[in-house]
Amino acid sequence: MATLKPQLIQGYQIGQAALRSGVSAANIRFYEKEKLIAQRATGENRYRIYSDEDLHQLRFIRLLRSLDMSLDEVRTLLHLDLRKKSHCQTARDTLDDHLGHVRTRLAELRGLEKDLVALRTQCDGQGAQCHLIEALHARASAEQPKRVKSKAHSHL
Amino acid sequence: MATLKPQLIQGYQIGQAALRSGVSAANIRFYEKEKLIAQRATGENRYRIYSDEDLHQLRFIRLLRSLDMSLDEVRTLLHLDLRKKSHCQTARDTLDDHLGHVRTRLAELRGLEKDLVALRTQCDGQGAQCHLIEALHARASAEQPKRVKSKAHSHL
DNA sequence: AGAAACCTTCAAGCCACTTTAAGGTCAAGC
DNA sequence: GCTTGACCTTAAAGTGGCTTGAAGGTTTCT
Repeated sequence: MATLKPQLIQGYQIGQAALRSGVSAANIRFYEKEKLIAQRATGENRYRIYSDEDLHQLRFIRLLRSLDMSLDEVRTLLHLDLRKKSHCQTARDTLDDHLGHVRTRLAELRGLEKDLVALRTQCDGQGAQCHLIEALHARASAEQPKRVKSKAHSHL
Repeated sequence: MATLKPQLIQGYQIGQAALRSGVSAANIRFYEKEKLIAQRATGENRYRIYSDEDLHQLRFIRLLRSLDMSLDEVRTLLHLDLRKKSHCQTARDTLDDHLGHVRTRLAELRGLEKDLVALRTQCDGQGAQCHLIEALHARASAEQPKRVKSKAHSHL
């Protein structure tokens, strides 16, 4: 099973497309619904058929998603024409924006790690003193409200 | 407005509790529904009333959430009794698990940043050559499916 | 003919919330 | 007393990016 046998006629059904692109069948249908790929319900039975170009597009999307871009960012990059200079600018901006998101989140997580490590030292597991829980509660008391209202760090 | 005026009688209504704990009113109701805090609908009108202890608990939850713990992890830590040694063990385990999550995500994001920076150099904005989009497509072609089936990196 | 292995659509579930709609309560001012 | 406005209430739907499930149609093999 899962033998990647090629379709004889003209393309791949959704299962083969899934195997070959690394995007699950359900996810492919989802991308279709979200207009990230064209609608592909064709012919007699209503099975979708995908071409090699379609597979490329799916892999392209998967790559951008693996870079943690949002579907909106992906949509933007999908419709770019390589030849237009303005489009190149768009691509650059999208990438820069995204890099900004990633770096913001990185900074947050580095802060978190530091905090967690500090907390962890309150309790080194050698029996005796474990003031971890007290430490957490003490921190909670010390905390000011600060109203962190809008997080806005997208989806990372 | 937003003057933090103290309640005369015996506690805070949800709006004041929100201001003082840093957890929004809607979020407080949500935590109540999720049983992270006790139900507090009391008396004649159905307004909730919160004590200083309640505020502490809300801040405690907010602290744990700001450390990016899941509500399940929060639930676990909320019900711990400081005096029981086994509970201390639970706290330590929870913290260690969570630190693991954070570090995993950190590693992923560091990889991402590296990739994005590499891509970015394909197009340094000085007119001439911007092969960014081509580079992305080339990468997509090179990518193997790999079936990344279960992500399982929780919510970070 | 029946079973396995595909495919289809539509709906709901996940997480941690936020937002919206529609309405009840309360103190102050006219 | 009546309105205004600032609170509060519940229930439901929306967010993102999927996954999972139900209920059924199609194709292929035996």
